[in-house]
Amino acid sequence: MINITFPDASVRPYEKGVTGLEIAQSISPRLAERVLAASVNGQVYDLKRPIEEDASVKLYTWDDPEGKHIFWHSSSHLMAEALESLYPGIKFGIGPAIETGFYYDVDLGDRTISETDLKRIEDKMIELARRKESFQRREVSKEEAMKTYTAKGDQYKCELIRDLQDGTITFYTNGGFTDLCRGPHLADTSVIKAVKLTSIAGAYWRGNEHNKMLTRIYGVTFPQKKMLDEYLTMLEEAKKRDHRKLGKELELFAFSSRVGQGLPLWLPRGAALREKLENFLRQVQKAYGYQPVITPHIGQKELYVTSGHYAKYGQDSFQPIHTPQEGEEFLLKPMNCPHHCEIYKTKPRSYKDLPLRFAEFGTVYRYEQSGELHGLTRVRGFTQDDAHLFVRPDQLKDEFCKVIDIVLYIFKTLKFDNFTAQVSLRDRNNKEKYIGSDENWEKAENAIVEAAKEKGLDTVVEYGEAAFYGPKLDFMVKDALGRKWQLGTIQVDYNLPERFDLEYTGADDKKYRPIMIHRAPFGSMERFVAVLLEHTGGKFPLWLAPDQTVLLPVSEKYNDFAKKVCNLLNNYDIRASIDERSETIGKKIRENELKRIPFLLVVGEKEMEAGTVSVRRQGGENLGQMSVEDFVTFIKDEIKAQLA
RNA sequence: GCCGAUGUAGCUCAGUUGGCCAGAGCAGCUGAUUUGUAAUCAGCUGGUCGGGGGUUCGAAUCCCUCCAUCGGCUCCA
Repeated sequence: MINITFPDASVRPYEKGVTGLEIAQSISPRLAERVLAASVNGQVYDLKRPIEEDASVKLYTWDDPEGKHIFWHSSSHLMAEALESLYPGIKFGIGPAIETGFYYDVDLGDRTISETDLKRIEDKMIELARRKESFQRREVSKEEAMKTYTAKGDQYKCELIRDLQDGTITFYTNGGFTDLCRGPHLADTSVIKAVKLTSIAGAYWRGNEHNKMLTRIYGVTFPQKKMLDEYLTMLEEAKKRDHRKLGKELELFAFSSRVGQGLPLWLPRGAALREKLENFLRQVQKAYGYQPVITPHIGQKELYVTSGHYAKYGQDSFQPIHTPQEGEEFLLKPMNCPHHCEIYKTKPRSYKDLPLRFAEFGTVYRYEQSGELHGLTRVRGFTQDDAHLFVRPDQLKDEFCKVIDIVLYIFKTLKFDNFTAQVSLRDRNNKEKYIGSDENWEKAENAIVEAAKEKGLDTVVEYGEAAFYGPKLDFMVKDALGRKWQLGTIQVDYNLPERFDLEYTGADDKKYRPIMIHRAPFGSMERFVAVLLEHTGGKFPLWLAPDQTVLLPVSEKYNDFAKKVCNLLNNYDIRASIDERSETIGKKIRENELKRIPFLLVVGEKEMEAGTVSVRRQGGENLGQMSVEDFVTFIKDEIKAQLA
């Protein structure tokens, strides 16, 4: 007998070799139907894998992330089985579960597969799932594994096996399909009730662009048909919040192929929104002792050779601009830091001057490969809410913490409560991608980790995500479809001060090197507005809305009264306009609702006589009649509350 | 840049065995209506069917190429 400990700390005895499924059955038949896998001493086990010793056990169902993960991982094997039966001779790369669903990378040889074929594969998957094929685990030797896949002619699996250790290799078989896999898997395929293959894409083998491109098929599966329908509805809803769609509908920004791809045009409403955001940050920065600076959009190539950016990006980026006579070379500014370093150098600095904080809404241009462009989130010309802080070593942590405060304040004000704080460190196996000494990197990385800890931030660490000159603390926020985007970023840099030979004089009259903090709480105005649009669905907070109110005269007879009220509101600094068209009030309401205007003010006979407006909040709530002055107070209070 | 898909009026979309002058709704313009909380009515305007080339008696429709966009990959100072 062995003792099994459950999450509630209760202990029950079972026969040696009992399986997760048997344990579930002993608890309740209903649980046995729902259980997908078991955690045994922290390791996830197949339901039919025997447990040989005392263990603490947790049973996973669809409601656990681990349960979904196994469900989708098994689904990728089911898809592989379907693919192999439909396309004999197909070769397989890897097929993992992802955050939502799974994919499999396959080499179809000379054949191609397109979206019209997906239905056929889905049908095959359902057919195979219904056969209740069990997933059978088998430990194999490295030699046998290699032999199997050499015989099959699958070079991708052979490559994977080469990197594995003998004695740790397992095969899983479902129906006629056997795969090299660590597992774990579902007991059998019958729980997979609904299948949707979502897209086909190319993906380089092992993520390396010099390797062959395989065909990646994405899919998602569910234990109930209803869940798939809900998922598809959710996707439809998310599409409605796509910032590219809303940006067009709300007339915020546009693109023109004549101007060039990835070069956004800000329309009047978008520009108004952006200006509000910029002023908001300017105010915050003023309180934190930042000094605005302005620098040009181009700089001599030498500037970027000094900074190291030219060596890193020069060849694969926009090429230098040449002067016609002298042959001088200038680069479009791809970042503001070198310019700000030169501002630092305009005069000798004392230890008493530090910290210095230079801020600029700096527009930069970067060559992004055409396939990487994406609405406003990935563009070729954009404006960073940039600043560079030049600090003494004893000021570093405190200054870094204050920057975190700014980022958190902004996120809180705009209700971005679902962010991830990511510590982005360098790839320790590829140090040649970065500049500077190990010693400086260590110092910079420690500074970030310590500051994040001091602020009580819940962080995840990612290696290989650092900038080439230093590590970063990045604030990641998801878009409507769950894709992660980096917004705020804070970076500690010991390298540029060295390259630009920045100095200050200490109390002992000796020369010292300042440390630089690069930071951008929004990241870029473009990306921030994009993510804000997707989060709000275009319903911006009152203080940000390009139009805060619109007056809706019941008929043209009241246009003059509306004009008077509108002027009054504008004098109170409230952004108001009038819908003067000869349309029904119903139509005016509908159209201004669609424009996401926070307050609609209906004026007609009653209002004109009483000198009031009838206030309707965006969404339909009727706030009744108010005097114009009362409405002004009301709206100002609401703005104050939003910015508190 | 790579793999796959898409491109018809300002917007959303019809239009394939290749065949009269390419259609609808919304928007816009003109007129009527003077409206009380999510679409008033009528008329009119608007398109080199993404650009270019080819096949054909004939191309929105078939082929080639370029451009842009979408989903991924790679990349992201």
